[in-house]
Amino acid sequence: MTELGPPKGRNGGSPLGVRMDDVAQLAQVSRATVSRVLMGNVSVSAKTQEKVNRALRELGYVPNMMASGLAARSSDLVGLLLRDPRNPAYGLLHSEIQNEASRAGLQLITVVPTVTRGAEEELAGLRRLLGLRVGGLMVSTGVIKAHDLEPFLDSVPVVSVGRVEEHPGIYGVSYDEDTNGAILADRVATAGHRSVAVVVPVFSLSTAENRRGLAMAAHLRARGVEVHQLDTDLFGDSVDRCEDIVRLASEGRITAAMFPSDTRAISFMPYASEAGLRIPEDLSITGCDGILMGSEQIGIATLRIPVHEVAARGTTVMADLMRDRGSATIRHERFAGVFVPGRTLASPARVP
Amino acid sequence: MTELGPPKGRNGGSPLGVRMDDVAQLAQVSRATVSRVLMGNVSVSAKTQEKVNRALRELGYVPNMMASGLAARSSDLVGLLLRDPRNPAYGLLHSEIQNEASRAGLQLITVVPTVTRGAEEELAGLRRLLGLRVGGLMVSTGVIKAHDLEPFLDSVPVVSVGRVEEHPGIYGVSYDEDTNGAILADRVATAGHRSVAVVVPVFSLSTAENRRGLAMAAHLRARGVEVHQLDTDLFGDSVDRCEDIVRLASEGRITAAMFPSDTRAISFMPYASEAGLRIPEDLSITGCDGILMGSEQIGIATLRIPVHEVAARGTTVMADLMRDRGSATIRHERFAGVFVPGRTLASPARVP
DNA sequence: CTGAAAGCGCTTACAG
DNA sequence: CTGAAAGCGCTTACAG
Repeated sequence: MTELGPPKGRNGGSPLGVRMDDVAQLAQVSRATVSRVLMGNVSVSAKTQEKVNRALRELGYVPNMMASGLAARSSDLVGLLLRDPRNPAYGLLHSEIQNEASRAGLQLITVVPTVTRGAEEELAGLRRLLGLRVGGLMVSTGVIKAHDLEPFLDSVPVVSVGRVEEHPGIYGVSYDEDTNGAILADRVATAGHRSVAVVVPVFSLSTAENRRGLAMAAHLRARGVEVHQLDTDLFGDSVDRCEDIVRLASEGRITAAMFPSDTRAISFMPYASEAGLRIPEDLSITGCDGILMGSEQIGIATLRIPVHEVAARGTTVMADLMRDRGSATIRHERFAGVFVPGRTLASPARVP
Repeated sequence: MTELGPPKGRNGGSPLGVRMDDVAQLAQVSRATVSRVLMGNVSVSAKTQEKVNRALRELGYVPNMMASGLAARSSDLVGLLLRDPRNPAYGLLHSEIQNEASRAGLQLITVVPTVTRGAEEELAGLRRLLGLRVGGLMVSTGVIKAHDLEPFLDSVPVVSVGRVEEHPGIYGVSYDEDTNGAILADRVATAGHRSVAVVVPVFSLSTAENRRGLAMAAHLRARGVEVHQLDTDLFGDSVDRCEDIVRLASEGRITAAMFPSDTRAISFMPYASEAGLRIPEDLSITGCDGILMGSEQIGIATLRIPVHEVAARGTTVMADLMRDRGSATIRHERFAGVFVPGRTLASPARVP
């Protein structure tokens, strides 16, 4: 007969040292039974459950996921590959995905690719998650390309969230930057502006900002507005082209400037005031994102990207896919944002 | 004799399906040998290594960390418990820790506590990391208290980074908010301000902002400056007390306002301009953080918190602790930031 | 330098 | 409803 009294884990009672066997002994049942009540879904008599739960609590048992994952050959762990935590848009996305995941009963672990090192190094994060044999992969970084994921597509469901996805094997949930740009452009055109500067970062710098900018320019033109497209390829230098805008405005050649991000728009403001340009009397400006803390106080006219919707939808899809791989035909969904009025956009006082 | 030719994993050649045995067969060595070259540190003949590496590459083998972790009873996985990804300071910290970890050869996985749900739920993230049997734990959230970590302290090294730590069993690397506040206060006093408003959020709202604010006020007073301490306990409402500041300034009762964060300072600016207060002519303002994108363009006088230093030091300590548990006596280190001059701070034009 | 074998802590048919 | 036992994919003494 087994000894009574609380059996100690080999680590002298430290919770991480207690194994399922210890729990089983304390509860006087088999290891299999402990496992069953832990799984929660199988039939165990009420009184046995009670015994086991008491033992579980008493010992502070923390299941070893390495062992359970290995034995079960599956896991409810979802890996999130996150692009750049410094970017507020990704920070918010991260937070929202965590909330949704917890609601959906998924265990989220996040990994960030180290971009500062060699090309090989960039994939280390992916391999870490794959090595953990996560049950699902959410990708929100352009650093990992569809090509890198291809070999694993039939072993693990992948949904890319917040980045444009075109691969037929990867479910995509992202922002509709074309519509976003169009929405903003419509507002500016409707306000009566007939000549507008649009800042457009190169594609390689930021896919999202590039698409937004191009969409703004295109829709402005479609409405008969004259567009001064200001391309920029200066990485990390959000104030590139600010002098050009100041000059155009001072010369009365534009009445509005559209920026592909709030950060850029806000960064421009000191330039304007230094040049004596009043906003919006002399120049209207618009941003894009709507997620910066305090941006409402600044009162910038912008568009709020639907981070919550994208996170929620992406996580739901992930949960469905993990439950049943065939449950969803792969689609590429896009969500448009909502215009946020602000003090910085008004009708032009004079015609250029 | 084993069959020659590329053996397929059971998943029909999908990389995640190939096991170490498959690699061993292809390379015509034992599983133990494959494991040895993977570990990298033991003696394997050059030609054997060559064979194994070829097989590894050919099959696209991704080691199963569940299995290796279980067998090795240890792991070079480091778990990071991150407070709030939406907060730029934590986003930057996350990014820096990742960089340092990769440099130190540590595998970082991050978990975010879900704060939106019940108290039990908050600890889910911790249990996830513990369940994974991480080799080390970096904690940068106040949601998890020292008390929650206590039971695990002798099983896994814990360093708390970016949050004040007082527990004698937990290594702490954080910001020296007292000195930060003092540095800013000295600048303001030195500029000649004799009556200053200081916004102080309650402790429960933000430990860091509370300490900064109190330190500012204390050091101002120590220098004989009159302090209007404006307490605030409005969560998430960074503009609380802005009207009070505008009024005090308009009445000529203060010449400067100190905010415990850049976000708060920036949020105040529209209030000032609406009220016709010029900055810094009518009112100087200072923030704190120095990490907001675009804050340099705004030109706010602030203090840059040493995120990189804290991340680097915290990660180094973690690496040392994982290498040898006794290598470091537990300490609580603090790093002060550096003043960042800006357009918003000048000497007062008139004396109140 | 290399291999056979035990064992890590679980889950899950398979019996009963 | 419950237990004995096989097995998940690795690592690591132990021999040689």
